[in-house]
Amino acid sequence: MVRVRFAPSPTGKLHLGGLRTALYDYAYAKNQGGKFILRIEDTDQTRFVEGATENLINSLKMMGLDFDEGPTFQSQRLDIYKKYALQLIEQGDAYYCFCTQKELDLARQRQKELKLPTKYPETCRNLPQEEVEKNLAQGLPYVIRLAMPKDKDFVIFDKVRGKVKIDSSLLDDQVILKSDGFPTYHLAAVVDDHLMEISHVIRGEEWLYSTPKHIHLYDCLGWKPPIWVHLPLILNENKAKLSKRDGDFSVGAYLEKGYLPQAIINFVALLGWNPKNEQEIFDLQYLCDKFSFKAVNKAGAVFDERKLEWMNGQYIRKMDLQELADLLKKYFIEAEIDISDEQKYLKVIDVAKDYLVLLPQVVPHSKMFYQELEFTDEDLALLHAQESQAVFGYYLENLPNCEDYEQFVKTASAELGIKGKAYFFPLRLALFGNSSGPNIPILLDILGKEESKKRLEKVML
RNA sequence: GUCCCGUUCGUCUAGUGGUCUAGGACGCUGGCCUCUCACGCCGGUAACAGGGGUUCAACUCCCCUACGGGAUGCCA
Repeated sequence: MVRVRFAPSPTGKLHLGGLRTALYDYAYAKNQGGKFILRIEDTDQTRFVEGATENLINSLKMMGLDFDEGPTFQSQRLDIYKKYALQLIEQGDAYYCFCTQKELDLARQRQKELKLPTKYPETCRNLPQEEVEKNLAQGLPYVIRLAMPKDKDFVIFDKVRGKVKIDSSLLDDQVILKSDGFPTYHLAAVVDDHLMEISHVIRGEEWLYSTPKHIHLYDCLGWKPPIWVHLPLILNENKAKLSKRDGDFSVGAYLEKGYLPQAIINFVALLGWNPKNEQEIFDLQYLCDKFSFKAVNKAGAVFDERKLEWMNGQYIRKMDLQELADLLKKYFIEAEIDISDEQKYLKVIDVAKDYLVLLPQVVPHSKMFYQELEFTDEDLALLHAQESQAVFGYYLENLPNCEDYEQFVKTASAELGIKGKAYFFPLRLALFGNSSGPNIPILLDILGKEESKKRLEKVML
């Protein structure tokens, strides 16, 4: 049974990198008929951000990634981690460490100066039993460290990277239980992944190097390790790991900007994976059907928003008109534009949708259908030209009797003997406020005879 | 510094020893459609990091170098 978990820490909003991990988790689970589980790794009290958990869950929901189990909160399982930490001490696989922060900083600094690898000097690794008990009795603050084996080569079999060897002599005696009684990631993740029967640990590449510590923990506890899957990172334009300093890459921020969830999903899915064919536009279902780790890339992918923009436009144009119209309503309401004429509104959206990259752009692209137009001096010069006035005069006189806009526009041109730009530009300017834009018959159709007449009268001398 | 991972057009990528004069997409660009803009359609631009091997044959396998990234926390 495939069971995968998405395990974010509530230290901020769900960002694109996290979303991609969740997406692959989800896709793999669905592909294999397994379960997608949410676990909140809230073991760092100092970095906890109010509302982050809600944001995480909400963002997943917005993206359509429903989890089958969870959320499980690690902060509510402290006694479990402690139990295993103590068991490890009992077995001699972990030990109490009473080193102070200051001592550790100093040691690290010295190692740096000597250009040595920075790792814990193992001061407390072989503390006599009596001393440990004395310190404990005195109530000295302590952490519990994992005693890494010496001279052991760890081999990680990673689903996307293959075999990775890491020599244990380079590995640190990592803290597994902090002085505040909370576990660190290493202990909590291993314990939970085992207890929750996680079959595949799918996470960012930044974890690859600490995997031996996790493997060792599984060994010590006599558990079977899961299958490891380390995903490539999502990079900024400078090819560094996407971080908060580069801007707001949260899912919420992209939704706010006016990207469609489907477009975000599609785009993010393609950052590090592809269906091995030339199809680039696909939905979540297709991703689930096609997903496999074999098709996941090893190298990090630079996030290029221009392609996301293009994709968003594709989705906007593909969408059902009524659905799109409903979705866009809020932007008109925000702009205090009255769109109560449903029939007109639908026509407006049908025209505007070809111009959109981001949802909110609908307002600047269609407000001229609702608001009184304003003209510059240059506009007025064109509108007041003799030929323009002749066109407007003809329209004012004959439009009321017109039955077919398309035919009317052609006939008018022929009868007036005016064509091309000289004919269309002034008309479009008068009706739409811009010499470029939709076709005149469409404009007439959207505005209707009444409003068209009003607009033409306004520019008549 | 040390260790780990990576390296095909500017970007996302296809490619698993011969089918590669390296394919697709975004971007940029030329054209078509057209009164204009947008959409759409057709075309162009541009890449195997470098050097050694292995092989009849290397983008594909091996080694080295370079470059990039990650880790090196009582953060995840």
